[in-house]
Amino acid sequence: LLIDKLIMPNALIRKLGSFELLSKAESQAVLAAYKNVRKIGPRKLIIQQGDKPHEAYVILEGIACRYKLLPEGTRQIMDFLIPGDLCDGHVFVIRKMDHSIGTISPCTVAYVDLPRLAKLIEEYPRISRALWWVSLIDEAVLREWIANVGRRPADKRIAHLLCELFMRLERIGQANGSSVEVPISQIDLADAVALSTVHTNRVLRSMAKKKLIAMQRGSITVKDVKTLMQIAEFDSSYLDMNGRKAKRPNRQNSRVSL
Amino acid sequence: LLIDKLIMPNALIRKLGSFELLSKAESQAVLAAYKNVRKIGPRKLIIQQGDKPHEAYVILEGIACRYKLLPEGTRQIMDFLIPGDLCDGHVFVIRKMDHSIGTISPCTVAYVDLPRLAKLIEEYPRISRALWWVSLIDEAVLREWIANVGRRPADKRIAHLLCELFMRLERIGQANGSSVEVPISQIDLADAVALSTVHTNRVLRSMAKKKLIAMQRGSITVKDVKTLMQIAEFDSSYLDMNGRKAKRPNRQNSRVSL
DNA sequence: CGCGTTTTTGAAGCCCCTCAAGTGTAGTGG
DNA sequence: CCACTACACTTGAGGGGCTTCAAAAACGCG
Repeated sequence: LLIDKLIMPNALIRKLGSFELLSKAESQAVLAAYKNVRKIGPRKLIIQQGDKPHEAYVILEGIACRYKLLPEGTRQIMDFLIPGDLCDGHVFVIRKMDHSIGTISPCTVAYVDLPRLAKLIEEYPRISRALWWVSLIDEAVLREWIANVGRRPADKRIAHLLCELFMRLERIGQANGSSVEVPISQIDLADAVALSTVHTNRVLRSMAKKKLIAMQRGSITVKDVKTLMQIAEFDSSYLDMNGRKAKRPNRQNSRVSL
Repeated sequence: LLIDKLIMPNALIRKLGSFELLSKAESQAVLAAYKNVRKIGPRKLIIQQGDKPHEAYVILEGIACRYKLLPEGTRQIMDFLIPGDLCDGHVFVIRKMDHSIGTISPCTVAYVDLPRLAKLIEEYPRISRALWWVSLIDEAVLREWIANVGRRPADKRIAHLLCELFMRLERIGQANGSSVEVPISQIDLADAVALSTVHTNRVLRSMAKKKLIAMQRGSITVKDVKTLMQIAEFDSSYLDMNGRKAKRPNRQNSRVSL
C-alpha cells in the first residue's frame, strides 16, 4: 500500500511523458517536487471558489471534481479529477479560484512544493511545455462538456459522459475486462450533466434495464460501452490528441523514491 | 488602416505581457514570428473539425468562433475569438482538431510561422509560460460557459454571455462610452447559449424593451451593463485572474515592424 | 428590384423540472 | 445487536420553460 503511494506519482510523469519525452533528469526533477502525501475523506472541500490557492496537488487515488456553486444554490460540476490529474497548475496565475475542488470518494493526494515547481518550469522548457499541453487537452475536454450539456438530450448526454469516464479510467488501469466502475453518485452525475437527479435516475434506470450499466449506491458500472458509444455518438479523439504515441512508463523512473 | 494592421499584433504581446513581463528581445521575437496577414470574409471556415492544423494565427480585426457540429445537425459555439486572441496554440499537440473555427464578421488574421513559434517556445521559457497561462484563462472561460449553459435560465444565460463579451471587448478598446456593439447575429448567440433562435429572440426583445440592449441586424449593442450584470449575477473575476496588473502597452515595442 | 438571410410572431407540444412522498442502505450509538 | 439517523435512490403527478413547426416581415446585398 505504501509502495503504491510511492509509485503512483508516476501517473503524472506518464502523463507529461506522453506529450514530451522527458529525460531521466527531468522526470526525477518532477518527482523531487513532491512534498507530502495526504489522505482526504469523501465529499470534503479541497479548495474553495474565491480562495487564493497556495498549493498544487496531484490525485493519486480516488476521484474528485471541479465545480461551481451558483447563487440559486445549484451546483455545476465541470470536470472529474482522477488519479494522475494535476489539480492546480493554476496556482501561479490565479489570485482567486474561479471554482471549487472537492473530493467525491476518499482520495490520496500528493502535494507539490510550489517554489520547486516554479523552478522546474523555469529550468526545464520541456516540462513547462508539457504542462501547457496538458492544459490544451483539458480545454478539449471542457469544450466537449459544453457541447454535451448544451446540445444533447438527456440519454445521449449521460451516455456520453459515461463513455468519457470509461475511457479515462480504462487508460489508467481501472478497467475490469470491458466493464469499469465509475465511483460517482447519481447526484454527482446529475450535477455534471446539468439534469435533475430525478430525471437522471430515470434515464439510468432505463439504461440498466437494457444491461448497458449496473447501478450501485454511490457508483455506476459501465457494462456495455459499445452501445453506449453508439447512443452518445461518442468520438474519443478529443481525449487523445497528443503529438506522439503514449510511451510505456519507464521502469527506471518508477523506482525513483520520493 | 495599414498602420492598424502593423500595430494590432501587439494585442498578443499585450496579452502575453499581462502575465509575464516580456523583455524587448522577447517581444521582438514574438513579432518576428508573424508571417503574413490575410483578410477573410464573414462566416467563412478557417479550420475544420477533423483537420490536422498546420498553421497558427492571431485575430487582428473582426470576430470568429470555435464551434462543433453535432450529428443531429445542431451547432454549439464554445468560444468567441476577438482581436488579440491566439487561435491555435493547439497546433503542436493536436493531430485532429476537435472543433472547427470560423469567422462571424469579416476578419483580418495574422499567420504565425510555426517553426519559428516552436523555436520561440524552446528558447524563451517565459514565452512558453505565458502561453500556458493564456490557456489557463481560456479554461476558466470554458468552465464559466459550462455553468452558464448548464444551470442558468434563458434570460440570465444570455445576460451573462453579453456581460462577458462586453468586458472582453471593452478591454481591447471597442467600447463607446458605456455601450459596446457585439457583432454577432441572434443565430450565433443562440448557438452559443444553447437555446433556440426563437426563444433567444424573445428574450432579447424583452431586454430591448427594458433598454438594456439595442438590436440591429447582425449585432447587439449592450446599453446597460450594470443591470445586465445584476440579472446574470455576473462576477468578472474569472476573466482577470492574472498574476499582476495588466501593463500598459509599451510604446517602444509598438513600433517594431513586421 | 429581387433574392437570401435574419428577425419576428403565433401556436402546439414535449422534455425535463419541481414537488412530494416513500423505499432502501449504510453508518452510529445506545 | 438493533433502533435511529442520514443520505442515496425511487416513483408518481403536475406544470412550465423551452422547443419545433410554420409563416410572415424586414433588412441588405448583388
